[in-house]
Amino acid sequence: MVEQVFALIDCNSFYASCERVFRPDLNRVPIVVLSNNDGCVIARSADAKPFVKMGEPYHQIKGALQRNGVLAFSSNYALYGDISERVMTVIESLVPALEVYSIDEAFADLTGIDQREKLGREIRAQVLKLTGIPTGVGIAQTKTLAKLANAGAKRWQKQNGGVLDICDPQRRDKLLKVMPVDEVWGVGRRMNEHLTAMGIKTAWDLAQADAWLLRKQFSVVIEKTARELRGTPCLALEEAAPAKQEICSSRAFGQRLYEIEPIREAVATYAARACEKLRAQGSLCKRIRVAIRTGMFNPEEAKFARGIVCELPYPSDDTRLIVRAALQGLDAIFRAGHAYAKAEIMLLDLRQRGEFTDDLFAEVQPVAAAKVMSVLDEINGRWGRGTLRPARVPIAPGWGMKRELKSPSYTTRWDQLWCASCR
DNA sequence: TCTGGGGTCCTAGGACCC
DNA sequence: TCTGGGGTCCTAGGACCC
Repeated sequence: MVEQVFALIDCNSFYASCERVFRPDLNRVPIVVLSNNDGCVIARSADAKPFVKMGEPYHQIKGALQRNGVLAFSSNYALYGDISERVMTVIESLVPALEVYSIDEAFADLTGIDQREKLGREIRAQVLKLTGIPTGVGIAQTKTLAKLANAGAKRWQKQNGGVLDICDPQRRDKLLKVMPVDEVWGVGRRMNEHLTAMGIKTAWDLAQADAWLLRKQFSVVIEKTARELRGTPCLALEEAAPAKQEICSSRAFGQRLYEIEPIREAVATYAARACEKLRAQGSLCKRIRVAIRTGMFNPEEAKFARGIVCELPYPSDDTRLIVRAALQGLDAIFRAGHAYAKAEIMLLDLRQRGEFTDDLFAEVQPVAAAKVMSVLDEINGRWGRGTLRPARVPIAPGWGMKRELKSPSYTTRWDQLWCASCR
C-alpha cells in the first residue's frame, strides 16, 4: 500500500494579511485586528507581534499601540470570508483533494506525488500571486505531523522558504526533538500541564510515550495524537464537511442593555441569522436554547446568567416559528434590574430533511413554510442579507456591535469596491 | 466604559429498562 | 434471610480547535 502524505497549507497572519491586500501602503506598517465590539486582539502582522500579545484587551493597550505606530482594525468578516474562498479555490486547482479545515487553513492529499516540495512552492507562489495572501506549507505522513511541519516552516522561513517536508524520518525526528509539546495540535493548556508533570516536554517525548498509558490516563484523543506523531495515521482527510449538529449565533451587544425591548430585537436578529445557517445546510431543528447574561469580567458588575431550552412543535427551519419560540423563551428568563451584555441562540437536535422518521400522527412542518423560506433566502442571496426579514429585526440597531475601525468591504459591497483612482 | 464567536469530541454519571 | 447486573440514552461539563 502507498504511504499516505498530507500537506497543511496555512495563511500567515490571515486577518492582518487581508487588511493589507487592498492597502499596499500598510505593507511596512505593523497592524492588528480586533474581535467583535473591538474587544481584544485576535490577529497580528509579523511586525506587530513584539508589541502585543494575542488576546489582549484593546482598551488596555491602545496607548502603547499608538506610540509604537501599530494600526488597529475592527474585524471585517465579510472581507476575510471572501478572500478565504478565493485562496481555497486556488489551492484546490493544484492538488488532488482538499479539506478546508478553517477560514485560513486546509489539508491536502499529496499521496503518490513525487515532487512534493516543488508543489508546495507552487501553491505558495500561486496563492500569493492570485490573492495577495502569504502562506506556509507543512508536509508529512499524518495530519498532526503536517501541522507540526507547518509550524516549523513558519519558524525557519528564511532557511526553508515557507515549505517544510518531513517525510524523511531523520528530518522528522530532528523537528520533533526541537518542538515543545504544547506546539503539537491537540495539546492545549491543561494537557500541557499534565504532560510536563510527567516529564514529557517535547513533541519527541510525546511520540515516544506509551500510547496505551496515555489512553488510560487521559483519553483516546491524546493517544491518537501520540500515534500520529509516530507516523501512524489516525485522522483521515475529510473533503465533504458533515452537517453541523448544533448551530449557534451569539454576540455581545455594543453597550449594556437594561430593558427587554432591545434584547427582544437582538434575540430575534440572532435567531434569524441562526435559521439562515440552518437552511444553508438543509437541516431542521427540534429544540432551541435562548440564553442571556451580564458582563463576566468586570468585578464591579453584578453577575447574572440564565438560559432555557424550548421545544418546537415539529422539526422546523421556519424563521417565523423559531423567532417566536425564542422570544417566548426570552420572556420566561428575563429579569429586570440587570445590565445585560450578551444574548445567545443555539439550534439543537438538528436533523437532515427527510432523514428522520416521525410517528405517523406527529405534526410536521407545513409545506408552505418551506416555500416561503426558500423565497426569502433567494431574495436575500441576491440583494444582500436582511433585505427581507422579520419585523422584529431592526436594520441599524442601537445595541449593534461596536466596529469603529472597520475597513471597507472591498469585495462584497458594490458601494465599497476598491477603486484604482483612489490611490 | 472597555475582555470574540462558533464549533467538535470525549467522558462521567444519572435515569431508565429488562 | 434477604436487595442484580448489563445495557442504552441523555445531559452536563471539560478540553480543545481556529
